Amino acid sequence: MSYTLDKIDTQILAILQKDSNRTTKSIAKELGMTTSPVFERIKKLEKEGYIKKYVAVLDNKKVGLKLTVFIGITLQGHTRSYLEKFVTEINNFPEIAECHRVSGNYDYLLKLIVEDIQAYETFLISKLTLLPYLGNVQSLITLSTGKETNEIDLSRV
Amino acid sequence: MSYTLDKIDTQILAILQKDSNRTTKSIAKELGMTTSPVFERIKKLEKEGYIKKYVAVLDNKKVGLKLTVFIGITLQGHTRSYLEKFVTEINNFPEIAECHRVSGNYDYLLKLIVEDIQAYETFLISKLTLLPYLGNVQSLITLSTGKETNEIDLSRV
DNA sequence: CATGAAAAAGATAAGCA
DNA sequence: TGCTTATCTTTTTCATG
Repeated sequence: MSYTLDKIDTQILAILQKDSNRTTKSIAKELGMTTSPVFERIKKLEKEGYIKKYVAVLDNKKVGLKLTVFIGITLQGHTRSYLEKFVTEINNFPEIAECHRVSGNYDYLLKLIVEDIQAYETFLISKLTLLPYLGNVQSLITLSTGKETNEIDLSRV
Repeated sequence: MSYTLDKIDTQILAILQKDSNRTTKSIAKELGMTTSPVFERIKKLEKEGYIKKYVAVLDNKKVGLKLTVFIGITLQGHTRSYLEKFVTEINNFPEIAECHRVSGNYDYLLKLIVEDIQAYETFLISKLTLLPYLGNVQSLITLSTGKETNEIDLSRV
């Protein structure tokens, strides 16, 4: 099913996850090849799903979204239908960037990005706390962020 | 200092954060304009820092990184030099995707992406727990992920 | 913001190791 | 099969009105 990545493939992925505007020519030069094989490998990586998409990374704060909050949630029931319904509702909120089911102190960990504390409170009151079967809710307000990347470590794959 | 985004700018940002391979031509068509104003706006958005970069989004699991863990950490001291040293060390670990200083139950919340539980344990033993002034460490192992995006909600900016 | 031309990049094809 | 070289097409980029 899944085609195996060689060294060159991972090098290409490492380059593109840092900067997808790099031309095939410049990548080829860096890897000591010509453009065609690089081009074909990239197409293959896209087709096989190793590359999911290409996106512009925006500056949250510049566009007015200055607050990141992580929210740890426990539910009052754990039946399958509860969980599915909860996830569906959560995913529909545009403020929610991530929703993970976790083991440990919480059932779910959410990452939310909003304008400010006011907007967060509005979200809590008018959206989150209206969900049924909601148990405990703990907020971790981000004070500052030292690192925040989508790049994944390809050095060992 | 900061130039104000109009409706068209935010539309362009919304399009590019979903798919940065869209041509200016196709964006122009969607917005009912010609290519040059769209082109100029994009350049401006890049120059002003609204667009930080363009990246390829990879499929973590396909490249062999199947486990995401959030780690809540408290430190044993809160002096400024402690915090700075801690953040510097953490940021150098390639397994760490995010490092946030938070208020609430923890001092720091980390997001880590690794191969599997073994790799996570190795990280804990050979890297994280070697840091001095480390207090309590709580792991939230991701069981499944309902939503995980970098797209931010531009509907209200 | 429109037009249009030059430069660059993307994409494809024929042939070689 | 995977690379090279060469060619063609599309997009980007920019000057001018």
